[in-house]
Amino acid sequence: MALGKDYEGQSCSLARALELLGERWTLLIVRDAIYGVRRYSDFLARLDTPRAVLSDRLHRLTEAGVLDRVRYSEAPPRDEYVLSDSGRQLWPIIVALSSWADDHLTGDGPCRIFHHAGACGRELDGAGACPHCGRVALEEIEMTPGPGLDSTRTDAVSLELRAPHRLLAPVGSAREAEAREVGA
Amino acid sequence: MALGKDYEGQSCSLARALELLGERWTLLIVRDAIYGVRRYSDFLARLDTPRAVLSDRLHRLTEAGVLDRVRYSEAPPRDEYVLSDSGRQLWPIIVALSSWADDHLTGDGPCRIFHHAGACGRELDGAGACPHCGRVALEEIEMTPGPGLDSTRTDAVSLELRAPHRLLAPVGSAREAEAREVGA
DNA sequence: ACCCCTTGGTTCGGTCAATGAACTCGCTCA
DNA sequence: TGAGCGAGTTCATTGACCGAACCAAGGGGT
Repeated sequence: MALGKDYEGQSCSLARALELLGERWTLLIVRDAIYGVRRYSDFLARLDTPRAVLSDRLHRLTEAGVLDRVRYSEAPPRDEYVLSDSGRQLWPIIVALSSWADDHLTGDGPCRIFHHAGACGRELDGAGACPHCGRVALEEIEMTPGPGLDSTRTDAVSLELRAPHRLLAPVGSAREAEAREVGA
Repeated sequence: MALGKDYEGQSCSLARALELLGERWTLLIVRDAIYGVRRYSDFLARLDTPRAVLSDRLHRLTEAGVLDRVRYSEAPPRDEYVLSDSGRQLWPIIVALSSWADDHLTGDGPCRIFHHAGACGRELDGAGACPHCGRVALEEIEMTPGPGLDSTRTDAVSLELRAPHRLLAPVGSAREAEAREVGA
């Protein structure tokens, strides 16, 4: 959308939420952060957003406490953006929106399927909860591609996310860095 | 926001949902529809949206099946927009967003409080469900003003919604029309 | 010492949606 | 005959987004 981004006069919690989350790209950034994307360049590869917009959204989300900016290298100084606790609590909203779209907008079915990993293994419901265990930590959720997922995207991060993957587990350059560290 | 409204290349249910619901004003329109607003002029009174944008959003929501356009007068020809079944299913999402904002963005507390009306009377949880009875029909939900509701808005519809009110029960001109009919 | 690469941005001209004020249309009521 | 209402449409202006180019701090190689 092209928006004057405020909803002045709408004294409503919903309006406050939308002033932050309703901006273009913002919820897709949060979605990717939940999938484990952490770095500017990785977000950039997965979302075709202008650099300036991505930069602005990451800053705004950080300011609002949805993402935490974490230094992962001192020289050169580099930060990554990891999901905070408040950001994790957006998970049910993101799932609910996706599953509403699956139910009510035409498409080829869900793009992603989520299971409670480990012993339970059940598929999660439309609110992102396990029908057997209830609320589940993001780290215990395994994501697999669904029938609606198209494969037009060829960037490394999207390819990586086409394999089964635990939520929040780092992908892209952040994962590579971690792998190097473990290998050393 | 000012958005190019598509998210091309984001083969994701979430992106599909946002192409419709992520446009400026759209979710606030759905919220008001849930509160019982039905007519162009009533939406206009409550949201400070340009008439052209309101018109566009109502049409898009109708096209997507979230609202149904219902003729309430043949001469002059007049329609009102009532929430469809698919629109009702956006209720949990709207509550979840609002309560996330209440928990994580600064504010004066919730603007609206929702109870399961009738015998139960319990306050609804952050997903819009009754902790005792589970899922509740919108008609059985009573909305009362909360501490965070400011009173700057003075249009008739907002004033009406400052009193306890059942969801979906018509407000504004639609309610007046109904009252006249019953009175006749 | 020099050059190039990577990461994470910023700058800038152009476009496209939102804004808000004015206007239209069909109809009713006095 | 004319004022008024509901539900829009039209149109000039503003401002967010777009995308391509540019910048900077630090490697790494030779």
